[in-house]
Amino acid sequence: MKILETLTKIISEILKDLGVPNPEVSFEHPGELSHGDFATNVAMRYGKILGKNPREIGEQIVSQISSVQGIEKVEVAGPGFINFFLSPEIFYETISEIDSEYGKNESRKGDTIVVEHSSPNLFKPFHIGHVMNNTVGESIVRLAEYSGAKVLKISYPSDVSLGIGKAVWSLLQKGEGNLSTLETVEEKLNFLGQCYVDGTKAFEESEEIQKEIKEITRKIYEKEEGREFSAYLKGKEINLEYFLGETKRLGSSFHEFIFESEAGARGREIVKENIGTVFQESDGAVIFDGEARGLHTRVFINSEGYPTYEAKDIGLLDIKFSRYNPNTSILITDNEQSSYYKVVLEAAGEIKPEWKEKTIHRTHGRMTFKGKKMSSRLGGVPLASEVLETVGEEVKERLEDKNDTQKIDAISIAAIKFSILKAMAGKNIDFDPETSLSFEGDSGPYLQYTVARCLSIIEKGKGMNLAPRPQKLQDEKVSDLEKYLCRFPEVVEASQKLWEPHHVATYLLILAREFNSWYGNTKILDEENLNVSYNLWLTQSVATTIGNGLHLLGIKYLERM
RNA sequence: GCUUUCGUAGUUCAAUGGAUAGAACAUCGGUUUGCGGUACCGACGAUCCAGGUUCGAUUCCUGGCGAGAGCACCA
Repeated sequence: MKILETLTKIISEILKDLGVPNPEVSFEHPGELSHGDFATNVAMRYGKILGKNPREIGEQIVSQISSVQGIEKVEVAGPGFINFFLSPEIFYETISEIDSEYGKNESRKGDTIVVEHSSPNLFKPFHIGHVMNNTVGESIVRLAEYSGAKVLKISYPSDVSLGIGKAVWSLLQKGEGNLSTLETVEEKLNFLGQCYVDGTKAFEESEEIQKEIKEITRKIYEKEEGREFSAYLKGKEINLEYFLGETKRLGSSFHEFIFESEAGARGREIVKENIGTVFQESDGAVIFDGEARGLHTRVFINSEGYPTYEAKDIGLLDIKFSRYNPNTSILITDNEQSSYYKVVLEAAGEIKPEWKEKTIHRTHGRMTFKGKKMSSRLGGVPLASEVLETVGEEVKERLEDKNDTQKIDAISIAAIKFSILKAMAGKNIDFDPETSLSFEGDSGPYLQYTVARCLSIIEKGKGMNLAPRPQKLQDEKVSDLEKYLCRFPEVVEASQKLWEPHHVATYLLILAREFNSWYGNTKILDEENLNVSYNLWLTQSVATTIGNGLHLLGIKYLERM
């Protein structure tokens, strides 16, 4: 808000006059609205330096500031806080300007931000861990888009590995021709999934097969033409189609894939070029001596000459930076990889400082399930589709129209995504599809419900010939709802700065609660009320704000529930 | 063992170093024949322990205790 700049300037001057050389003035929202709209702690902060009682300093500042335009009241409170109460016009002005763009800013205008997330392991199913990753990643993408930056969405599929060699081996045993007899992507995928399982089993069984699989893996690495490579390509294509389908269902799309095979080749070259400076040889492998730098040592090229994940990540960095020249490159992974990335980024920084400086690594935790046991086709981690199905069953029970699969999906996804995003990223999530924890109270469906309620009221108003208008005709105290409504842009900015979506989630809950509470003791569609049109405007603004906030979380709102 | 993340009501989560630590779920009690009760109002209930820094600590530092994760050719 502009007024804060004015206040900062004035208070800095006053403090300088009092004898503080370089005063830092900051504002915060008091925990309670009754304490004012903003507060500053400078009086307490500089009380000791000046050898004065904080309240005394506060009074001095207050006496010089009470005439500033836009400030209705200033007072010293508690141990020495200076509380500012803004004039109603400031709030009304903000509210009157709320439209579908509300919350967007231009803090990163002109910048390019690359976000890499949802990187799949081809030939392996899309499981709940990918949902976690996708949820956090997509939200960060949207926060970035709200900052005015050019955002490039990248996924980095793992398309070469021993595991894939195993699957291809089994595919060849069964006959790759079988694939074309299957019709849907799902059937094909199930078939490939079975290949993966069988191949893994076979690998354990005989040394002969191990040899064959390693040979196939080598051919895939080297892109050696032949039956193996073309069977692999077929499988890769099906898996990518599957991946795009799963992520689309969750609300994501991508600009480009960067494949691990591509990054691996590039990474190997770069690592080799830097042997002796950044990397060193040890036991036939090429390593980065992390221990010398307080981290841990990792292998970048193994003794067989293949790039490990580490080298591939170096190659990936090179591709990202040379191709897109981003100001910021964000990547999202499981938090198990945080110390791994520290090592990789340390090494990367020694090769090219900007690779480290411009990269931001955000992590997510794991999801565990309470109550209902999640079934899993492959044992272990449940698949995304299985989780959605289980949650969908719960949603169905609460819905009148049990055949609206799109709606069921939207609500299920809202329940899951919100559970992930309301907590700080990096934490493990305990998701419980059975209790109301995921549907009532602090939940995605609660927010969807609130929007639907708002839209329903507006619709009904139309029928009564009442339209939303931003002018308030009758003077009333500025309500808590109105005040919170005005905070959305600053919440978005804080989330963008930290790349932490949960601030948006927390805020939306407060706003929805304020609205529902206001709804509880205000009859909105009351023709007798002079402010009826304004109240409708407020209702519409709440719907818009929550709708935009949900968008930032990658969640769809619904017209009706 | 070393490194790292974390420890807040019975449970799941909040709290740029600030005022009386906020919500939700669960439990208990309510909601004026009113625009969507998946809602609203109320009650009960918490900072792991010990020091330190600070005007002020859930937050920062040190040391314990406890949980998860990572530590050489897997991805």
